[in-house]
Amino acid sequence: MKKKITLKQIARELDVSVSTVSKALSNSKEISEDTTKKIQAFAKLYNYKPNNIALSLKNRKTKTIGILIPEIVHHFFSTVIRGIERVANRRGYNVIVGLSNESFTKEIINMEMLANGSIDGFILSISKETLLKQDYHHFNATINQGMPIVMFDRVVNEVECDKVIVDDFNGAVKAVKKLIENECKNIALITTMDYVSVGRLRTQGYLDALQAGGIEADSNLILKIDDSLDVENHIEVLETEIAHFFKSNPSIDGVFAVNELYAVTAMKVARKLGLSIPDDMQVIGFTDGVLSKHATPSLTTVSQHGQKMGEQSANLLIDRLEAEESETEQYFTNNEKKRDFIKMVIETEIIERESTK
Amino acid sequence: MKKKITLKQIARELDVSVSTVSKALSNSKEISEDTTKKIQAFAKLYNYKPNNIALSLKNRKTKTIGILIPEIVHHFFSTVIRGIERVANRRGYNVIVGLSNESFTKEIINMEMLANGSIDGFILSISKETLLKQDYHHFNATINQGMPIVMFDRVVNEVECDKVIVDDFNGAVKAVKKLIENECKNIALITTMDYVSVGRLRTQGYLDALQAGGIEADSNLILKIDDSLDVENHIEVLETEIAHFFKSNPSIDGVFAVNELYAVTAMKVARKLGLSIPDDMQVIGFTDGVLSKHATPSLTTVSQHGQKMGEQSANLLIDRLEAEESETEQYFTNNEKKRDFIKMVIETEIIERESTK
DNA sequence: TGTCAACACGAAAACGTTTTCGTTAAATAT
DNA sequence: ATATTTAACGAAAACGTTTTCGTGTTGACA
Repeated sequence: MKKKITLKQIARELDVSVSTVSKALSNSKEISEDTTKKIQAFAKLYNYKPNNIALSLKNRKTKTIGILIPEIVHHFFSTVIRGIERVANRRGYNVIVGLSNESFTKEIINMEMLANGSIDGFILSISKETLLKQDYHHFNATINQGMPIVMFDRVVNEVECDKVIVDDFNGAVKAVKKLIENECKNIALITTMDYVSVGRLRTQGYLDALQAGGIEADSNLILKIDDSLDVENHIEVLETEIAHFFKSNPSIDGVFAVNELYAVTAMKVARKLGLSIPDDMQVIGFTDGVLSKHATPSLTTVSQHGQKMGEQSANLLIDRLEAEESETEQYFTNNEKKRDFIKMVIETEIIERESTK
Repeated sequence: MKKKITLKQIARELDVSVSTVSKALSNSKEISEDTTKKIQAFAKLYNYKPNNIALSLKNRKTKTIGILIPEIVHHFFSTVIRGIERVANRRGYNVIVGLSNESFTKEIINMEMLANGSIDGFILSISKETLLKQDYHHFNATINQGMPIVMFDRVVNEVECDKVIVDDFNGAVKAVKKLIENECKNIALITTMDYVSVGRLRTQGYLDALQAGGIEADSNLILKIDDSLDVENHIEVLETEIAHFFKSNPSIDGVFAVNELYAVTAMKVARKLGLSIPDDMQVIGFTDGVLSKHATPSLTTVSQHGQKMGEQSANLLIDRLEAEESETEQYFTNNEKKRDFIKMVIETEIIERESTK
């Protein structure tokens, strides 16, 4: 078992000093051509690679970014990670992920675990419990310690940082408009509780689109699902709620759901009730994931562009990190151009499939 | 902006030495009660937390495990990550993830990037390209450098390390047996190319189960999909292949597919061809993911227990890491009990849903 | 009063780098 | 021949910890 070799060992073997080895490997012209060749050959032979941890300590940066998300078994979030990893990798960074599991406490623990030097900055999406509590002190605390944060999707005004969001409001508007154009007269909304900001925005879009279309909103046509308990394991509850909803409102001929699970479940329930999709009822969901693509009928959705969100987030974060860097270098200049915080909005579009006419 | 405080700063402020601060914070009885109180109070006030990187360098271990998988937007893999993160977190470890994107080169680059001190060990699943090339030198190289690896799902005999796999063979046997019991006479197999070991094992299970059931295997009833190009974006190709397959073999009344996407697509195609599921054709897939659960009709599957695989993998790795640790401590004893490599097999079970009778 | 243990703390090394600042010897300039 | 530059290298500090090994002061004891 050949343990990884260090500068010190190379130095000892070749009977030179550590500094000489280091310089030779970086092709410093302080070192003679002969010794440089010799050292480089030896290093190559033993497959020397500088130790990342030592570099991190010396440079006071880890070239690692921390991702903190509520859940990973989730098409949208994993898509975002893919996007982050893509640009991180391209720009020489690693990613370390923490899962909050929608829990306030786990979110804090994870942040503290990572904020102690392990990473250079965060990309995160807020957990439901945190949104419910409206307690954002941990975010502000880490920002105050000089660690930049980029928030995506579930963001909040109370924290000042770069943000990447999807245009939830307009996405919803587009979806509902489409249903109106397709001559739906009684358009229902299936949404979550209000505290998740994206749900609120999508609801607002629904209402505005109705008004713009000259349709009066009917609160009976809005179904709010309590997703505090994870829905994945309570499909039956979801199904019965929707079934009851449809039965009490037989006039419904169009449904806009704020996520694809609700939409697909709605289709399933509708068909059990003998309704044909899209003939008797048209359905549009938010978030374009696997379910939408492979459901029968396949689901018309508002695309959420998770990967793009991830890429943008990573670019924002790394840009800021590297700006900081050159900023401290030019500390003597009065070049105090702290970049303002950016709120990047990703446009949505409707992907038409079989669940609409 | 309050940057994180260090031992040195505390020492300077309180006019003691760094060593005193360190000892006081770890409640060493070398330090008087008075100064201990004072230092701890100060540390708490400034929210001192030891720097992880410095600790890593000193202890020569990072308390971080590296995950290297082919793809993250994938229900099975993300489930595994969730499992790993769960026990890693519980046992005081972080996880850093790299994606190979099914590419040999990216797999190597990622490994080298992480193997230089960033992590204590790997949990990984081999990329398709690597399996195709059958070039495993990078795995053996990192193992030789003293970095333990745990492989899951896509494993290979050529590398000596701990492994966690699902009982692919028996899973397939169970599925096909079930179809036979349900009186299917012409059972088709939809599988991948042979080089992915799991596909091969599942195929073998299919063949064995047929034989055990007294049914002669018919090579016409086996459809091999070339998944070298990612299927997600070539659904149409997949659909037409399956449609052609079904049309040329109208006798098929049962289908076993080696993943859920193939299974769900098969159902979709069958229905387009006017077949009713499960009456005219029964379908069972491998891997219990979102699609299986939410398809209509919902799909009977062989569960793959991704989360459990992740948990077991993490436990195996951490056990080995901590065994190594105590081993080097007791270096003077002749206690050379290197644990043998373990191959852990997770049992599968059939989850019955609507696609079978 | 002199010896020794206990107490409370500091100095320094170590982890693996990079970089600044010597230092020595040879080469060049005066 | 002397002064000065240059080439080639080493020593040491620094990043933030922990830990081993002093070291000085106090008090007890003979």
